[in-house]
Amino acid sequence: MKLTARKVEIVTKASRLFKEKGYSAVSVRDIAQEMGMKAASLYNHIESKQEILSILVLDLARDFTCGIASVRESNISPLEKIEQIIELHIDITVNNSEALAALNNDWMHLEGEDLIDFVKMREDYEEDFRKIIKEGVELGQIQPRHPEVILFSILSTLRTLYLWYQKRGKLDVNVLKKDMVAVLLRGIV
Amino acid sequence: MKLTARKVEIVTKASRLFKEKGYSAVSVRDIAQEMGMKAASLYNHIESKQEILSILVLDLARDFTCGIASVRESNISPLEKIEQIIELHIDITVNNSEALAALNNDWMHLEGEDLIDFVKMREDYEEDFRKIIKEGVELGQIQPRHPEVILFSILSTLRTLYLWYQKRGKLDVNVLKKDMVAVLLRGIV
DNA sequence: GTCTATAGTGGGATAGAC
DNA sequence: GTCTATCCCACTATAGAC
Repeated sequence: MKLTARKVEIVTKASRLFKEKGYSAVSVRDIAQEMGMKAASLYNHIESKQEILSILVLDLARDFTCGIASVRESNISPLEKIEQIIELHIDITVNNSEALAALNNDWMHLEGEDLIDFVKMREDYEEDFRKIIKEGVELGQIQPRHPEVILFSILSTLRTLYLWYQKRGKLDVNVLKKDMVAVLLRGIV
Repeated sequence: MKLTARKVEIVTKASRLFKEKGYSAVSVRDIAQEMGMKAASLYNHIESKQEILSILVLDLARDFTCGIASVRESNISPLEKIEQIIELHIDITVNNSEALAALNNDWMHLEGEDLIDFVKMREDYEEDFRKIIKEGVELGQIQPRHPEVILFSILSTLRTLYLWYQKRGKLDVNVLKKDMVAVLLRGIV
């Protein structure tokens, strides 16, 4: 499971291609070309095309899992926890904007244990977030609306951040955090 | 360009498969099997696999284009326009939840004129929305935050609605509209 | 309109020389 | 570690019988 520098480079290059065309439409030959080598040579570094996807998706999923665990266990109010989750997503997006496309759109092409692990991590993540929202509602910090609507309106925005973060001329991360927290928590009116 | 009933059925069945695996990972054989026929027989009804995607994506894109045109030209306040856009997305999502996956994730596999047309429709749509937001800010109806952050936080949520609308046990459409408008406009605090 | 058969292409992956 | 050559398979699409 240890990653050589070369393997990291392959995964990075591949993630850019996956973002553009999706996992299924990218061939091993495409990835090899991006690395400046032939497809056969790639197999000295990786076991299969799927392995690239697994590393990409599961590593990133673990980042989110660790991030929310740290938020969950910290001794702050539900509302502050949600702020930290927003910042967590922004930080991960800024550092992994290519890989997030695969996480969002190509995870279903994982197989076996990897697929099971990923789905479990994603469900656990949503469940942690859901609990924080419900706690906030009970404490009167959050409006008593359908928790599922709150959960997914925030999460949808955070999960697709990668799509426009690059495009829109390098917003300063701290400005972005401030505005996102404001819009997502206090609305626009 | 006229659609036979059979062609509509093919597009509908295909969109369910595209939602599950993505356009590239769905074969013409898969679509044929779903129709209860062999792949070769499909070609009596369609010109190519791409044609299915084009019909799917462009028809739906036109629905959004028509919808926002009607909102744009109606004689109501910017805030009311945004409410109507939210309702437009919910209505389209409820009636086309399968096809929306292809619209969001597979449009890049369009080619030629179809790709150009789609990208233009999407940009025009965003520009219409952006103008409404800016107008709202100028009139003091909307908080003076980065319009791009507002645009994409709302649009991200609306565009990925299809992912969880089905899953979450058939929320009543009117309740959904009410809660979505509340959360997206007035936040959760 | 549906089928079988098949053309033609490109996919993932391996063998073995260098 | 990289290459050429190749295997085998799945893909889109077509031809032609029924």
